[in-house]
Amino acid sequence: MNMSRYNARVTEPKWQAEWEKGAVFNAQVDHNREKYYVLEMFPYPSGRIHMGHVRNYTMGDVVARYKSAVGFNVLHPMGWDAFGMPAENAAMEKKVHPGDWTYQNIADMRAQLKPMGLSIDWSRELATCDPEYYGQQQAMFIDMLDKGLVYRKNAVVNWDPVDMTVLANEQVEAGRGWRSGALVERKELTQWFFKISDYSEELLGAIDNLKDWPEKVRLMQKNWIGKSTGMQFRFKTTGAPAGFEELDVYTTRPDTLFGASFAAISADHPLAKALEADYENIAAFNAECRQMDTTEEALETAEKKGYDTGITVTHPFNPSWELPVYIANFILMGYGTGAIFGCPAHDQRDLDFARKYDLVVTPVVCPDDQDPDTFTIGADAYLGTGKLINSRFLDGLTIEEGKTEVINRITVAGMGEATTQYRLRDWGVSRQRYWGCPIPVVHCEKCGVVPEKKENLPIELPKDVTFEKPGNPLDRHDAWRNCECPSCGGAALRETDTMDTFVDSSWYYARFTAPRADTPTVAEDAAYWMNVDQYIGGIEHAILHLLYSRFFARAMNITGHLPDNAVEPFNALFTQGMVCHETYKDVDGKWLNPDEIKPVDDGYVDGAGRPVTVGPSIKMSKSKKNVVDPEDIIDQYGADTARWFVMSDSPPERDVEWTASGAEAAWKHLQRVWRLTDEITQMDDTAGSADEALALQKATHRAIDDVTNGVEGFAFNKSVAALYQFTNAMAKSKADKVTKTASMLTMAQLMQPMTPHLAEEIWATLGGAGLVAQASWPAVDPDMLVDDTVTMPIQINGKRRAEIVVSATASKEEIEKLALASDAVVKALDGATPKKMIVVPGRIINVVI
RNA sequence: GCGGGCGUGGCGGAAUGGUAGACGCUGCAGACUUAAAAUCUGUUUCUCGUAAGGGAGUGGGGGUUCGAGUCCCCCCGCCCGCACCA
Repeated sequence: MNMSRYNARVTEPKWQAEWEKGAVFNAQVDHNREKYYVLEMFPYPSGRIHMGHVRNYTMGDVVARYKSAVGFNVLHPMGWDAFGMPAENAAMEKKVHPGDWTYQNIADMRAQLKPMGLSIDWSRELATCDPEYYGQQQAMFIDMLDKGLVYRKNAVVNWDPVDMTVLANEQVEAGRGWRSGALVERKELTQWFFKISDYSEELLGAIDNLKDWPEKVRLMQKNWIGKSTGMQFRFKTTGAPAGFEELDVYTTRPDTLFGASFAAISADHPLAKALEADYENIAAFNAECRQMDTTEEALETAEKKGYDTGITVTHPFNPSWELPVYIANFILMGYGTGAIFGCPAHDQRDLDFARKYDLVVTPVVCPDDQDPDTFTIGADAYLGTGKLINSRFLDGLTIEEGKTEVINRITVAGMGEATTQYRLRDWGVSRQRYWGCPIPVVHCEKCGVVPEKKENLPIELPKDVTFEKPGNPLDRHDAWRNCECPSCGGAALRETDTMDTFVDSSWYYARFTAPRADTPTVAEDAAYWMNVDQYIGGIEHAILHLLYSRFFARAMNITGHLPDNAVEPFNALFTQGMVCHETYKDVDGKWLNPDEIKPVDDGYVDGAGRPVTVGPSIKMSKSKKNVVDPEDIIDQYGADTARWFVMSDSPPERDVEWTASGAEAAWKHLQRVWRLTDEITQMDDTAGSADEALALQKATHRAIDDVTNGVEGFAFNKSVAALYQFTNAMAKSKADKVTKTASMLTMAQLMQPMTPHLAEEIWATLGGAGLVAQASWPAVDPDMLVDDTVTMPIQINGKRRAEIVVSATASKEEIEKLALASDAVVKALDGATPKKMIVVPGRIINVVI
């Protein structure tokens, strides 16, 4: 027989050209069809795609192709998150303009992505560094300014005095700038902020409606917003400097007020700062607190430390009760009022602190199963429920009743009130950098801070900049900075801050609905395409990107750029796992790339034949060298193999381990499917039997059902398993040519979302009409899923002992009779009658003896 | 410390409370071949047994149930996130 071999290198580009020729994936508004918007988090154009991209985009592609096949009008776009620091770093290191570097990277990555055969509407491609894109972002900034969603205030930044630049937290290493090594200073700058905190309650409440988001992400967002309800009240102080006659504290446990034994303030509290001037020891202690490493590990081991200021405060319900005021290292200025009262019995940190400084520990909540007269606190604070004790007028109340009572009395006395706190703070968007979207405002001596006129947008970044000198090139570009005041026409200066790149990614999903429009969005397109029906990306964006996007969609609604129903832009979210690989080290402990090693009998050796140590499988990363380049895999096996592999085995939300043998197996499988197709074309028309035909048809419908369920349930690994099973059935089948051809055409349809090129080739070879990419999804015939007979296991006392074959339509009684007559049951019963019989038709028979 | 998740063969992983280990990898045996590769067939949880067949088994311990990987309680281990958040 003349066997043709499937050559992905030839076939894949052929079908990609066909799709492009037919503009198969270009999306157009069609009000007669229901839309479906699939979006994967767009990539940063680093210049190389990696396996994580392959997995992410293949998942999105499977969904897009499947939804299209079942009749939706699908939008599946791609773009580039193209602003950001790496381009400036490259500019400094390689003397290349950030724009040139970025656009070259985009070209390189697009060239690597296209061979994957993704069903992307490339006509909608955008990059956030295109003036066409960021100009619209500037227009929205101006609209947001107009609606009071943007404001300026002073904020502290990490300042590198050598590089003359602001550093992100991750660029500060052990208190020094990562590039210059200079000691980082805390510097106050006037910066731009979005009023996201006004939406704390709204963003929190709406999380409950995000039913198709992972529970984990919803929880992380809730915690980030960090709502707490409590009470804020004022202590009267004794011995404090002028201006500090009162101390404002916040508590979530007003009920424990009678268990208070001290008050504590943050080292950054104004009172602590005021004391610094007069007391050297306090200045030293505060300095120590501020230096404290805030990493988790350090905090865990950090000892609770305090400094007794000598100041006291008066208990609000007992004028003769004085509490000492400490400066404590575990109080943060950024939350609440930066001051607390400590109730050691019911807060672990306060307890640790009290034990260290020998402060009173009075329990005020007694668990219901304990005697109030003997209940004491040992090493652990009591955080549970119970009745209040040792609390005068609160005694006997529950915690909730106590809170209400204390808040009432404090409020009546005019000492404080119930308050709600959120952890979420306003979003600072100013960046003192070049490669970002310029903030479109002008500073005029006469008019102040004035928004640029919209007709002057986009405010483009000047091209002629250098990075040889430290600092922001925009600051020293006089020709760009000097401008006309949009208000009075006089001489003015441009704002040189650019926007945080999270702003760029907070609305690109909306821009994709009308990427070339000369307004940020177009009402008709946004109304039709929004929301994103399925968003797919990494868990690392669980908080910031998704929260900012949710806020921005609301801001766009307020400024008229998105309809009311698009304030929650992502209907469903899926967070995929990472691609991992084993790690390898040579005898010197140097990391080795997988292609630098070769297998031997008991492990691997390196190029010089020296043994290689195999380490655990962890996320592919350049630093560990455990990377497999998608381009190499596509060159060697083709895109379908890479796509098939990343969809197989592991559930999408979990990490997948890339193995050479797994990739090889994926390739072999696709070759096998092709071989089976080829065999069908060469079959004799008269071969095969009717029985075999029916069995294959049943296997086909079983496969349709299983693959569909897998894709619908985001369990692509199960779809892959079902296709393996179907292939095995196909290989073994002795059905006639017509039946086999029909089944193989169905196979092509079912494989199409995952291996689109091979699917097209099979489809074309066997005479399918048009492109399989445009064929509708095969319908399952429920009758074909039912067998005439069914094998049922028989359990005796819950242990499987035998099985019988019964008619699928047999009644409970009939099955029971057959079971009782079976050898195993007769033998086990030995003439006795069973105590109980459980018969679940089609499932199980359990005989209890 | 707090919060979340996970624990099933040599490995990745399947399993509406109903035959644990689908499917894939690996290993082993065989067919084809002068040989190899490729392909095909069989086999592969452990254990006792020549076999027929039996026993054990889803991190550990208890419980609910006719029946538990799945539900409940306690414990152990691993992974992820975080903000000592009052």
